[in-house]
Parts: sequence; structure tokens; C-alpha cells
Amino acid sequence: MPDLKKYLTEGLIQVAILLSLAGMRVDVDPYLPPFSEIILGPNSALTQTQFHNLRNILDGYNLHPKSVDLDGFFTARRLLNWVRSLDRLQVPAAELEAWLVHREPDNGVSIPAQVGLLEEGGGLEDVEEPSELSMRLGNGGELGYDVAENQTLGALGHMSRSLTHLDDEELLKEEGDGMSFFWEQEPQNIHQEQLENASIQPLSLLNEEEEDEDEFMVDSWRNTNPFHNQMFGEDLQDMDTAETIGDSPFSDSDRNMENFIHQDVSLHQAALPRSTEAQNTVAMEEPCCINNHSVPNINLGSSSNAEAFEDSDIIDLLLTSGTSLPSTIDPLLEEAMLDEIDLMDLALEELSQAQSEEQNPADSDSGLSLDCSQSPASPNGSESSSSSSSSSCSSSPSSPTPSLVPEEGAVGYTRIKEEDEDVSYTHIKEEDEDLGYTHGAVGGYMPEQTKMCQSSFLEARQFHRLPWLEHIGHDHNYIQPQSQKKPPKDLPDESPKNKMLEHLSGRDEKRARLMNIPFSNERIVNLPVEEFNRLLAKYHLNEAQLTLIRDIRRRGKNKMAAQNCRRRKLDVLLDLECSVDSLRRLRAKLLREKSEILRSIREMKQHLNSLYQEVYERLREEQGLLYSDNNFTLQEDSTRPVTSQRRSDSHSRRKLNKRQKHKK
DNA sequence: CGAAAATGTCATTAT
DNA sequence: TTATAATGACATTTT
Repeated sequence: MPDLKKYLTEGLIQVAILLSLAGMRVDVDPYLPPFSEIILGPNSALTQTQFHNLRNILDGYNLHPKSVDLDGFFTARRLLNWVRSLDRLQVPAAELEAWLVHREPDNGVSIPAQVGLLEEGGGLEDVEEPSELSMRLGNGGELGYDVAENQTLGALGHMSRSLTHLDDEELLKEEGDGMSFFWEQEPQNIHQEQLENASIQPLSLLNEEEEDEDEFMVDSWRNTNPFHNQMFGEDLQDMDTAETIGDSPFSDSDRNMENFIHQDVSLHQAALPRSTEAQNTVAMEEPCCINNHSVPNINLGSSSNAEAFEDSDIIDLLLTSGTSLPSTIDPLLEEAMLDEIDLMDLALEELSQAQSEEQNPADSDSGLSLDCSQSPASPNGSESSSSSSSSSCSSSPSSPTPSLVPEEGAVGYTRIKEEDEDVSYTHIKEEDEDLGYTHGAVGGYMPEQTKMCQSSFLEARQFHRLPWLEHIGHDHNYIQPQSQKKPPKDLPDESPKNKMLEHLSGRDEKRARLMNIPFSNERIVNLPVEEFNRLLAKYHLNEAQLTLIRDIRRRGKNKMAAQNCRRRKLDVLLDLECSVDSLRRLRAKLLREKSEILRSIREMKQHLNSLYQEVYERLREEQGLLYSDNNFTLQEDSTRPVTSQRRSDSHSRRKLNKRQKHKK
């Protein structure tokens, strides 16, 4: 009776605390330490076992002092102590929900597994299941287990599935092992199934830069793994294993997944009661308080609040890795990275969004802008640039230009040339050489103008920068060499007509006129070599004229080449910027996913922890035994329900099995 | 008028 | 070998 009274008192206190928390919606974190102390303190009195004494009990064990199993055993003991210390916690579901609701915001995007259990249909089933279990327990004092029940475990179905193939012998696992396996198995179970996702998802993400990353991640996560078991990514695995090793020295190389699973299954059945959830929360928050000396300081307990939990948990995960991780430094680095990452995430997110907002428009326009900056000089160049940009634009927004400029890259160049040539040809045919100076040149560039005008208003913007565009479209590009640059200025003594022409034409054109070049600069520049040579041969030109003509041609071509070159430069620059942006977004996305996964892992562990608690609680209630985990273990096989057995009976046998497995 | 950007030109190299 | 494109560097022009 005194014990019962004690339990009730504790339960009342806990309920009161939870209600207050839920009602007030106050940040739980500050309350947790005292809260857990209040709850666990008394319980610990009942269940606490002197950890150092446990080693004495181990005499029967055939464990080598240095063997991992031994450490694992101790860890298990501590875990069990902790679990039992929580056994009396009974919290209504409503309270639990409140708690979870409160906690969820802390986690931000992620939704804790517990929440999922409560909120989702499967979760409801789970909640209801316990009643059945409790009845079973009440009747037989044993935890019944069968596959069918497992399947009803909704959220836990994932694990249950794996449980179905467990061997009976596996059921006999010491609690410690169970716990350790519990920690260890998760990764394996999950990883094997999900590694593919891990490897694939990032890749796919590359192509999904624009999608809603958060939702995608979370949804996929939930869908694929109701239990949030899904883990992908080697680092996660590493962390998990590391944690296992670190927390529970049970770094059994042969992680007896089956054993673990078995217990887990039975635990599921027993843990389904809502109180479990509450216990989970409590357990999560105050693991070490139970037995500071004995509790394995499950990293879960290390951090009670969500935020601190996350960071600390990650840290724990990373730091606790004793052997599995390449080095202990890596975790530290990773931790630091994670901290940075979280901040970076936000920053990048905002940045990327801002950029996307700016760039998308700008991007769509960027192509235009590029063309604008590039095209003004030469339409040919614009097309060429568009070609280059188009290649980049596939990834970069600059691509829009293609619509304006259908031609592709080299094709664009050639085609443009042909076009120009055609135009020039027509002009040549239609015009006299005299006209060629003015109309010829103008006509030659007309296509350019039209193209430019069509390309975009931005291009037009630059048009008015170019006098020749504003007027007849004369290209003063084909300017004479520097030696010839001065002369035009030195020739103010031209007739008004010449002045006008001078104003309209480039210096090269003026120079050509002065030299009496019989054809337009445009033709000089744009004619193919054959035509050009034919043209030169057609007229009897002196050496000075030929030199000038060749210079004009060279400069004109180089001018266009320079324009193309600059255009390409800009395109490359834009492409790089786009690439950087997309990579940033991808990085942020991956980081978010990573944190989400870590969070899910933590939650899963918490949940399973609570399940263990629940199992022992049930056993204790039904069997009326205040046995300690030291003396009793859970046993189960396909033919019998879960039973508690004196450890002494099964101790050696289980160890034997374990060893055999090790050997395997 | 000066600064910055845009454009042109030359020299060089590659194709 | 020639013609031409590409490009860095510098000059000139434009804003």
C-alpha cells in the first residue's frame, strides 16, 4: 500500500505539472529539470540500483571484462534503471498532446514521432492498442505478442514488420542488450531500406531546385516512414552507430537486431498506452536524473528542450561516436558545421529566395539584359551570344533570349553572317558603290537593327546610346587604326555634306571616303573572303587603299569578335551566378533534410525508450513484482506471450546465444 | 570635369 | 600559309 500511495502521489504530481505546462503553454524547457527530478526522484528510490553493484551481479555472466558486451550490459542496466524510474508516470493523452503541441514549434519544421503517433490514424490505433495489451496483462500478467498485433501498430509498423521474422531465442535478451540493440539496430534497419533513398534523393534534388524543398522533404519522410525511421546518409548512420557505441558501450559488432527487434515488438504492444507517450516525454527530458551514477546518460536526456536537444543531440551523436566514426574530430567539426549550417540555412534560404525573386524576373530578363548589353553593337553578336547564353540559359535564366533569337550558337553565327551577307549582297546589287558608303552600310546593318529591336527593349535602351542607331544605323565601328583616328578630327574642312556623312558614319568610313574606297565598309567587313577578294580584284586599288580596306575589314571583324567575346563573358558570368545560387539552395535543402533526419532519429529513440519503460511497468503491475531489471528479463517466443523471467535462469543461456552470434 | 561603363583596337594565340 | 575567331590588354568614347 505505501508503494501504491507513493505511485499515485507521483502520478498526480506529474499530471499536475503536465497540465500546467499544457495550459500555460509555457516553454517546457525551463521546467524540465525540476520536473524530471520531481517525477524521477521518488521513483529512483524504488528502482535505483547501484550501478557499481551490478558488476558483482555479473559474475554469472561469461563476459570478458573488456568485452563490449560487458559495457553494454552495464549500459543496459543503467537504461533499465532509468526506465523503471519512470514506470509510475501515467499521463492522460490530452496532456501528452498538449506537451507535444508545445514542443513541435520548437522543432520547427519537423514533426516528432510522438506527435505523428497521436495525430495520425496509425497513431490513434497505437494509442488504443495499449488497452488491449493492458487487458492481456491484467489477465495473464504477461505481454502477449503476435504478428497481427504488430501490424496494428500503425506508426510502429515499420519496426513491427522487421520483428515478425525474429527467432524465439532472440527474445531472451537482457534488457541492456535490448536497449543497446535498440539504439544500434535502428540505423541498420532503416539504412538498409533507405540508403537508396539517401543516395538518390540528393541527386534528384539537384533537379528540383525550385520545388518546395521543405514540404517535399518532410512529406517524403513521413510517407516513407511513419515511424520516422527513415534514415539515409552515411553520416546519419555513422552518428547513430557512434551514438550507440558511445552511449551504450554495447558496441557489439554483431548488433543483434533481431533481439532488439523482438523486445521492441513486445515493447510496442506494452507501450501503446497513452501513458507511454507521457513517459516518453518525461524520459526524454530527464534520463540522467534518475540515476546520475548509473544512467547511461542517454543523449536523449542530455537535452530536454527541443532546440538544445537538437544541437546537443547532434553533438552527442557525433561526440559519442567512439569507434565507428573515423575520428572524434569529425563529429566536432560536423557539430560546428551544423550550428553554422542552421544559421546558414536560414540565411541561404532567405538569400536564395530573394535571389530567386530577383533573379527569376531578372533571370528571365537577364538573358535579355545580356543581349541588350551585348547585342547593341552587332546583331550578329547578339545571336552568337544568344547561342552561348542559350547553352547556359538552360541552367540560367538568361536563356529567354533564345526565344528572341531562335538560332543556336554556331548556327547563329553562321546564319547571321549569311543573313548579313545576303543583305549586303542585295544592297550591293541594288546600290552603286557611291551609295554603298551610306546606304550600303546602312542596309548592311539594317538586319542588325531589326534584330536588335526585336530582341528587347533593353537592347533598345542601348540603341539610343549609339548615334548610328538613332540615325541611319551607320556603323562607325569600322574605324581606322589609331594612326587614322586623328585625321577625321583634322579634317574639319569638309563640305557640309561630308560633315553630315561624317556625323553619320564612323571614322573608318570617313577614312575610306577620303581614300576613295569604292565600296562600303559594311561590305568590306561582312563579305566572305572570296567575295571580298573578288571585289578587290574588281577595282584597281592602290596599295594604300588596299591596306585601308584590309584594316577596315580586320577591325570590323575584330570588333564583332570583341563584342561576342564580351557577350560570352557575361553569359558565363551569369551562368556561374546561377550555378552558385542553385548550389546554395541545394546545400540548404540538404542541410535541412539532415537536421530533419537527425531529429527523427532522436524522436524514434525517445519513443522506443518509453516503450521499454512501459513494458516493465506493465510487467510490474500485472505480476505484482517489484522486481528490478537486474533480476528479471523479458522473454518471448512465438508460442508464448511475453513473460518475465529471473535473470539467473536465462542469463547464461542468453549470453551463450549472444556469443554464438558473435562468432557468426 | 572626372569616374565608370561601354566600346573599339591591337597583339597574340588557336582553329 | 592564310583567314578568322577568341581574348587579354589598352585606348577611346559615351554616359
